[in-house]
Amino acid sequence: MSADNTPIEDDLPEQLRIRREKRADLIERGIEPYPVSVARTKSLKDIRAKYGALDIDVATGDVESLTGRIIFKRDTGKLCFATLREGDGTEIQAMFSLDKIGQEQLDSWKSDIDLGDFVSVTGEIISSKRGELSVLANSWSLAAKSLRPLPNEHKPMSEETRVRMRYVDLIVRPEARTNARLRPTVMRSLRETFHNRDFIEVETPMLQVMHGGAAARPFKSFSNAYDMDLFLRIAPELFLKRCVVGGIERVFEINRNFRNEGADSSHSPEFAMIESYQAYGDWRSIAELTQALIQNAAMAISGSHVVTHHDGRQANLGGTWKEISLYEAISQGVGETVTALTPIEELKQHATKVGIKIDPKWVTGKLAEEIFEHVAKDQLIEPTFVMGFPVDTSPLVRAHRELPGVAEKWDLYVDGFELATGYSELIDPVVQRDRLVEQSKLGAKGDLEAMQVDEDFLRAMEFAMPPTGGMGMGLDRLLMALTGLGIRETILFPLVKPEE
RNA sequence: GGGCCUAUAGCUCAGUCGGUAGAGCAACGGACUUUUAAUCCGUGGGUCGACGGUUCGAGCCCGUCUGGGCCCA
Repeated sequence: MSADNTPIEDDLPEQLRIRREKRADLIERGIEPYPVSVARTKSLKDIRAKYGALDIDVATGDVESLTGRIIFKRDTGKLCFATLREGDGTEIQAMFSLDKIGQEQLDSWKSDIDLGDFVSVTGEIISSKRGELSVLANSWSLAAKSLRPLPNEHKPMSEETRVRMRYVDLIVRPEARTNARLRPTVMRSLRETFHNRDFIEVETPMLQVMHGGAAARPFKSFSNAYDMDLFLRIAPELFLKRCVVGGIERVFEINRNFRNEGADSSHSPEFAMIESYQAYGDWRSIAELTQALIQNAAMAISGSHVVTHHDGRQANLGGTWKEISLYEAISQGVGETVTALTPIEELKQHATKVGIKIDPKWVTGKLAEEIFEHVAKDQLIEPTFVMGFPVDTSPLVRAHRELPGVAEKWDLYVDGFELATGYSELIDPVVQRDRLVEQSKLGAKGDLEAMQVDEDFLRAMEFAMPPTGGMGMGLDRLLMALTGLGIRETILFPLVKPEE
């Protein structure tokens, strides 16, 4: 379609207009600025691997066709240099001399080709007099014309530009290229760890008739075909439990959840989550699994259990991680014994004493969790399982086998934030129904995060689910904990508001 | 939700006391057969986020809005 030459708008910024004029001029001269294919015999990586150790000023006699984006261009009189870069950042120098390519091709190289263009260069693989591995062109051709100038390579782009134009960020910033490859490395490691333990990966619905499995506000949508409201899922939990009922005894899913809540440096409206359920396991077996998943992932990206946190601090995630009891930590923090049976009025006094602003909507357990977070934060830097959460904020968790009012639930803290949570799952369908009915009453009273009574889920539970341990972990947060990056760096294309 | 900072050339940023806008890279023209952010000579490029106000005069002061960042809740 590029043969049809549309007029160029005259109100464009100078550099954009000039490049559009170059494109039009190429077409007029019968040169295709976007050819269907160009010569390419090897990747730049192949060339680097094969000839990386050449001495200075060596001619190999080998002719190859190489492609890349022009990232530097140094035009001199009769010998020109350019640096080609391919996707992973590998670079090779290309050289264009008058005696090899002739006056016409040299002039065209200087005037038609810009920084950012893709080209194919065919020539001998040599090392220059300065020792730079190069392709000395016998011929070259344009592979794709860039109509926009690249940003200054030597000044970092502003954070906003990096996020809005990640494609440019990936071209110019090595860390962006590295970061983009961290996530798939971690994903592969997680899947390997699961696979080695005979866990089966499933995909459960993202569009749901009824959302559930977590305390969060959903995104609402509408199906024209079914003429009904649908919700983007907030968690896969209730479907993964249906899998366990059906006999997929070790199951996991790595996929996106959507929560219609605030966005900040550790929350994104859409985020990736790992959930896993293990029949005949419990909160302790699933804690061991979680520790293995994270330690193997650390090994996969940094080759050891030592990782760098957001403030540059190094931390060793190896070994067996610390456990603390939620209520013991609260008791130490407030200087008095607090249990799950401590009356709410007493908790309110403690909360006020330590300086917490109390939300009147908080239930007893929520108040205890708030006090915990307030008094125990500094104990949570090294990986720590916080054991035994209040039962009234854990409607999908079974009661602790000994402690009244406590659920067999832990939260894993790494680098001061909540990274994962794990349960001994509630499997008694009658108790589960009571809990969900209780939740729906909170919902009726205006709690927008309360769960609903999911009759199909309860029917599944009534067919009996074996004793099960389950866990959930935020993938973005895992990457943050393993790399020290902000959430907008771990997500390739985070949501940004439109520019105009 | 509250507070603070911020928006100027393609990119990154200066812009003093309110007096018609500056740099580096990039671009354009020229020189250069071993450059590495090449160098040298020359040139062009701006709705100063938007709207309103104060003023003889606003990039700068005031207000509102929009985008972005940081801190707090």
